Amino acid sequence: MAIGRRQYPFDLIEPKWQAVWERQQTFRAWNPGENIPVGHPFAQRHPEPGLPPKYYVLDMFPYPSGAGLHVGHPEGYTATDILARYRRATGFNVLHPMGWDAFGLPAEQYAIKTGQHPRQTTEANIATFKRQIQALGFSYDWSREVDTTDPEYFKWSQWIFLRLYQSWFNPATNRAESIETLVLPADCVTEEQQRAYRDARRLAYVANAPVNWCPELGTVLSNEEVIDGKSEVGGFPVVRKPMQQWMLRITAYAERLLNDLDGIDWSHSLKEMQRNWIGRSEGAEVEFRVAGADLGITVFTTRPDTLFGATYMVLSPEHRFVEQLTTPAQQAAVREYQRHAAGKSDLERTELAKDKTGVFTGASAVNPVNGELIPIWIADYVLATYGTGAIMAVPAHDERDLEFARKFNLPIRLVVQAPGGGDATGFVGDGVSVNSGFLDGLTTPEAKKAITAWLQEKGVGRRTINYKLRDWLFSRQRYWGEPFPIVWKRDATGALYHEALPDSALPVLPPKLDDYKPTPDGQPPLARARDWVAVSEGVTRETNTMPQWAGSCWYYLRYQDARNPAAMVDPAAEQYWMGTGVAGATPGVDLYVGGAEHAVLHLLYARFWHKVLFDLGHVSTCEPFYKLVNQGLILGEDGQKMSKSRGNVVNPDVVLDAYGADAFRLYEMFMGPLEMVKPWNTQGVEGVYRFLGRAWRLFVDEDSETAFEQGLTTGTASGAELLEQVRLSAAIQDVPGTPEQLKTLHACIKKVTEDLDGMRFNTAISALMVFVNEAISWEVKPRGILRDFLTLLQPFSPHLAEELFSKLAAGDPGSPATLAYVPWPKYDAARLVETTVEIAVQVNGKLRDRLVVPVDLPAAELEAAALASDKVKPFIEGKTIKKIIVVPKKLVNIAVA
RNA sequence: GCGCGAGUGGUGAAAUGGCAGACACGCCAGACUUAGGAUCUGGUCCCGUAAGGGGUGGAGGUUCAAGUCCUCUCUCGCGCACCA
Repeated sequence: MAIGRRQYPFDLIEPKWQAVWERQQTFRAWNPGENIPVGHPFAQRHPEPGLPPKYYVLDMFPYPSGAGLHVGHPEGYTATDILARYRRATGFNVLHPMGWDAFGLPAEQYAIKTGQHPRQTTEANIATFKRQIQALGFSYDWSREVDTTDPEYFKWSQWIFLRLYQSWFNPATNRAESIETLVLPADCVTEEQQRAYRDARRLAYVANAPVNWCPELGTVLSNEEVIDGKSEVGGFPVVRKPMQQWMLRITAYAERLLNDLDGIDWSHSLKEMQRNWIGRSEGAEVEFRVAGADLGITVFTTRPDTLFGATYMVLSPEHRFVEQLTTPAQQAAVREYQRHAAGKSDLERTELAKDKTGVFTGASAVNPVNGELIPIWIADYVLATYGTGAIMAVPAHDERDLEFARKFNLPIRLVVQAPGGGDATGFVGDGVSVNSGFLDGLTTPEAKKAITAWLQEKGVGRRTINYKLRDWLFSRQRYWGEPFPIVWKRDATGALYHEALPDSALPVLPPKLDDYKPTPDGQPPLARARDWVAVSEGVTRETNTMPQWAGSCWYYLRYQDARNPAAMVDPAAEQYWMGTGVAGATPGVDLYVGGAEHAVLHLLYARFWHKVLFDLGHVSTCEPFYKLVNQGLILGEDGQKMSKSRGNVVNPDVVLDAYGADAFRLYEMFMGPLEMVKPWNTQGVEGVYRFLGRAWRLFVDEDSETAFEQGLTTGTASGAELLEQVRLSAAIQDVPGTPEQLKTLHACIKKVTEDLDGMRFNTAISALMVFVNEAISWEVKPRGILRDFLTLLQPFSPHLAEELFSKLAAGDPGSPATLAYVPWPKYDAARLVETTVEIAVQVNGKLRDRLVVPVDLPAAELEAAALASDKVKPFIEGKTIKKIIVVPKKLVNIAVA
């Protein structure tokens, strides 16, 4: 070891207590109706019938990668573990689980390379992760461990998919309902028509739409998984390609996903990210007739008040009417432009964003408000996937339109006057309408209302709300994911249609394969398993699999009843842990901690599934995660993001070897506020490690420790045996604390308690340090005070706290076998009262003296004492005193002229 | 470009509008020691021998009093990004 003498024998203490906790099942969480063994420390703490209030504290479960744990993982885990332990001590029934988000690309890519089944890779990686996580002494209830790749788990992922498939969103009730409640229109008579009508409305549906195809990964990706035109995983190019895919109708929930943010305790920035992603915008749809054709083009605009300023119209190159309305003379140019736009990846489109391109179609549209003919163009600055894929261009009051109009010499007509006057070209704010007929003189909000009413009356437009949020592309061309519980059949006309498998067919297991690559003709790997695909004559299985998000969308529900073979979660367990029907209980998960990288993807998807399950009566709250906190990234020692290529990755195993789990946990929390980005510093670990050493020395007898050290080197007895022989310091005595000692203790209790409630772990730890710094110099150390200190230390550094607690309790048969359920001490305000207090004396806000006075000194006397101070006098002599401010117990400020 | 955060010692950071820098790291000095990269004691924002002065990215403002509140501005980080 390169760090000199060990501060205390953490290498013996930590495995010892981890073994005790495992043997004792110390951290089992209990469900309603469960039998709690009388000997269990929970039963001893809570002898009364019924369960105490719940506290559900959740970590974002990890993807068990081959690289093992990273120091970033335990940051959030330590924070939640501290709170879990704190809540147990304050009397809650704590649910604190862990599991594995184990489907995913790396195991599959490894399988493609080596032929090793992803199951094997996954199991090995889980074993590594579990070993590393357990070495940190987290108080997880491992009996509830989940693994998304376990058939007993993904059975229920598939089951939830079937609920989505069997439901539609009823706009009248604003919620999901069984597809059976969907009223078929009278003209839907044949079986095929009825099926088509239903299939077009299910929450899980098949669409033939342009998707993000990643040739390198051999799969499609959701919009969320594409960053700057490249795959989020691997950074490979992504192109748009029309394909038949499963979609989930998350857009139906846009409004609720947005509104329900108001009722949950998430950070402002996180809510903003979700709001931006949902992207609600209010505006109007306006229909423009195409001149000389029986065709209407609907545009979406947030500025209907500028309709008089529309001087041309733009369709996205993919718009379905482009073909029909293009004049023969323009056909070649339009086709060429479409071909060019289609060949561009999203990346190229954004890269070329600076320079607008487009082509005239030759056709014109009629502006409904004034009958004016305006040219119709196509341009790729208009997105096919947003709004209606078509816009009315108002170059005078839209930057993009202005740029385009200037490039192609299109007219610019001012219709809004800027409040400050001057040239309003390019002015996009609110002003007053001009050159706009009946809108003239109206302010922008008034004009919007007036024109919308006019459009509605004429039947050529209406008020609408548009969302950026797209439906969720839910299928992947992968092996290592949940197969869909769906088969394909042919109807009387020979057309393919899909059908759900019954719940009894679940789980649908993936087939065995020798080769995990997609088929040569581009089919998903599952298509290689011919026997698996062919269910019976004319019935074939769906060969896509679900995305990795599926398993993580609901795992927090499974933890509540992880081994239930008959249901996703038992309703009584679900209601208990989600706090339903209990006054004062938090609705949903009490605290969810994880990285900000999941701010939109996972959290939006999980909220969506939860709402569907809520509508269908399977869960009892409308939101899953009541309070959510993002832990900040831990950077390398060089202040850069940790990465293999930079060589600045800190391996937790190495830190644990050198300093132990308690020091590691403590350091991760001592670095700074949880949410903040902060660099790792190994010397900082030594600081907290030394603190733990001081805490150890506060308790143990020096001579017996020296004997222990010598025993270890001679090696005649085992380390565990020798550890038992370390005695408590003789200074620890059964005496009441002095007022001074009690003040030190109660100040520490107060600070640690308040800081834990506010999740200020770093300052809580500093309070513990202050206590030890004080107590180490006490000649007599009252046992009761040290015992209370250990209950405060326990959440942070549980192994050392348990070891010292067991020594403190040795010979006391009534003492609990673990600190985990020992009640959290309450501070006594009476112990904190001071008899004297130091008062700052300021002159004009500048500190001139400090006076020690009795706390209850009346303000007038305090004022007199301040004025009498020798240090103050020179600053007030010969000056007029304007005012004297006296803040009791704090300061006196003398304002002089 | 838009949205959201954050700027405090050599470093990580503390501070209900009330004594800026708690608690640590590092550094300096000392004690103990065969030894110290262990431990203990003291010191450590800057200028100044001191008295004193200056100081929380910058400029204003409110206040008896501002790191904290308000206005403008700069820098960095994160997110979104032709979203009509």
